[in-house]
Amino acid sequence: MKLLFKALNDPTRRAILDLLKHEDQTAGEIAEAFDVTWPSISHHLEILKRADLVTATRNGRYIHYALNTTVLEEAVQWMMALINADIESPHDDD
Amino acid sequence: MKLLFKALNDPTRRAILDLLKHEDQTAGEIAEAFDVTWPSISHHLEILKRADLVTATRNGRYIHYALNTTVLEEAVQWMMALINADIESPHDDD
DNA sequence: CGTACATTTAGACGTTTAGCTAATTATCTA
DNA sequence: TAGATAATTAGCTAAACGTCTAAATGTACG
Repeated sequence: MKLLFKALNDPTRRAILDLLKHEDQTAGEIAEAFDVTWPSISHHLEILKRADLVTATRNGRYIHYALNTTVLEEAVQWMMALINADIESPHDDD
Repeated sequence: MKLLFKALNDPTRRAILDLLKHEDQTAGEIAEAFDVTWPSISHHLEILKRADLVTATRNGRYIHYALNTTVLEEAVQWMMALINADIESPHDDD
């Protein structure tokens, strides 16, 4: 969870995930979609990779990045536990 | 989403949310549950408050903190969109 | 083999962050 | 109103972060 939330705590990285939602992209395609340098994107991709949010596979000269959502499910479950506990005992107001 | 993910990107703050899952707590109760100083916890609570993850209500000398999950639902939805898009078109592997 | 292309690594720089101690504010009660 | 208690604010420091430029790596192809 530590690496996951760290990875999600950046607008560019969240946008990269959105970009990979429907189609895998090469590092270059991702880099061109943003207004930062390639090395910056490369660094973001490294952080996403460490958090297991994306996978990278080399294909000749290109490296294709793909979304990996398994670790996201864990985060959703943690949040749902907070939400559900709250619904079950909705403060002492009533 | 910016403030939300920022708030979630800290183990102590996530633990505070877990602590508030079933029962509201005063700032003091929260502070005593952790091995950091009161000012540090106060700072964490401020960040959680800004992210709208908790609400604070003064009751005499005490300030009671309660979980607010509405903003969490938004994050869950964003993650579910990523997960579902991935299920619908699960890479080009097949 | 050497050049071009895709991407990453290295190193520097300014900003943000989490933690601390000390001081301050707010509230209750004797 | 003075003192005690609950909690925050202020100011500091060390570490982590995001971004940049420059250099390096890996791969393809004439």
